[in-house]
Amino acid sequence: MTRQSTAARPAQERPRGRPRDGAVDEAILAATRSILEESGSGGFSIGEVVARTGVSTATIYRRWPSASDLVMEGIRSLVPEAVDIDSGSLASDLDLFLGHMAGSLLSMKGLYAADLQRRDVALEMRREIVATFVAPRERLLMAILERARARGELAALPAFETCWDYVIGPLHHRLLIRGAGFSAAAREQALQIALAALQLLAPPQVTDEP
Amino acid sequence: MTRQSTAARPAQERPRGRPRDGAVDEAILAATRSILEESGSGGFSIGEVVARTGVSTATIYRRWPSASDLVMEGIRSLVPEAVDIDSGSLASDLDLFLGHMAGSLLSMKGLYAADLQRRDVALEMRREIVATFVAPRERLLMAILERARARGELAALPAFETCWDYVIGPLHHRLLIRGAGFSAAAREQALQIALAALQLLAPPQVTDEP
DNA sequence: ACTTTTCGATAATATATATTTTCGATAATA
DNA sequence: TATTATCGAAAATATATATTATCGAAAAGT
Repeated sequence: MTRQSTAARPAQERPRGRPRDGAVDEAILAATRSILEESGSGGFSIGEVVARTGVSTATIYRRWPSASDLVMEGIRSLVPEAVDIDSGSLASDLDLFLGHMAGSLLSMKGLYAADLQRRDVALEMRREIVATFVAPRERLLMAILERARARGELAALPAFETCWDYVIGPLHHRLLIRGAGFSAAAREQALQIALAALQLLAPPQVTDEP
Repeated sequence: MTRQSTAARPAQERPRGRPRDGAVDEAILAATRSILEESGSGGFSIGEVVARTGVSTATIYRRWPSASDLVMEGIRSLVPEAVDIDSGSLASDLDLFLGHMAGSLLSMKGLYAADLQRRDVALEMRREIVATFVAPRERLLMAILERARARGELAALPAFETCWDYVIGPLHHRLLIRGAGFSAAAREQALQIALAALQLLAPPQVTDEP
């Protein structure tokens, strides 16, 4: 169970006692989100949520069975929705993709940078990030590349993982490791280089042997 | 103080009692290194060192004043020596640089991937990694680029931070985030793309505004 | 009014870890 | 042999955190 519910009965029947304050749920979740955004799950603790909200520990445990359940729901509510990109050309698709990824990475900075690669972070947590963030965006980029291939903008469909390295790698490094912003000029530069890399990657010369 | 020494007197004068077993120092440091390589400082604990070496906590604290001092020395002894690269052409310099960086990143996997970007990791620790690993290699790449510029292989000297994003970003992503290896084919591909990126980056169109 | 459930405050319990200390055994010197 | 410093084992202490439980006040329904 991830979230504790007051009532399993129909919504119209109001439960007996004092009703829960919905604002409290939101405050707890908002604090969780901002902690995760800033420092990832390493910065999270129930005490930190208490300090940021003024809520008591009992109030938190009445709603979530454990700290990690709260973190998990925080991740789900922090990860931005995936978008659908199909603008007609590889260059503009890729530009939109870079813009979307930059915004997403920045909005979940601590989470992505700190948690995704650590063994000591609960496997379940990394799975959640991969399932809700990474995987959908991989599918998005793959679809963009396939359409470009169909249009003849790419000679062949390059090995996907490698594309991801060259499209997301520099962005990840710029935004999350160096902590630089993503100006219009930087975005244009990233686009040109990504396009050049994709041309060099098609047809695929390399298959992965890890 | 980072390391506790038995004697401040000349080496020929042997101290009174039972001498320290040098192998014990090495075993502690080796365990520390392998923990840092695997999981970064997040995976480190005195208890883990005890478990891996059979040494007692007292023995560790007799040599290092605190756990973090031991970690710090572990970092210093884990980071590989910087090399000097000057082979006469941008392409072969860059190829050697990529090879060197790939080896270095892999040999300090957990450390670089997990620790460098986390706020909750002691600032001192990140400073140590930057000072001993990142900064010397940045200087190395900058020197390579300057010589290429002097030879006329680059039209201008591009903004350095941006070069670093496009040269190291994909490598970092491939090796540390995806966990893939660095085959000869992947290295050749990385070289071609890095060269293309550098040409697109010169002259610098973008200055950094973080 | 009476009951039920939430609320914040606070204490109690448990676990993980760092750090310190004590102990008896060991390996050196004097 | 007497002294000194090291060794591993183990216990003691301290801190941070998660989790549970208790309390009285508050907000609903009956």
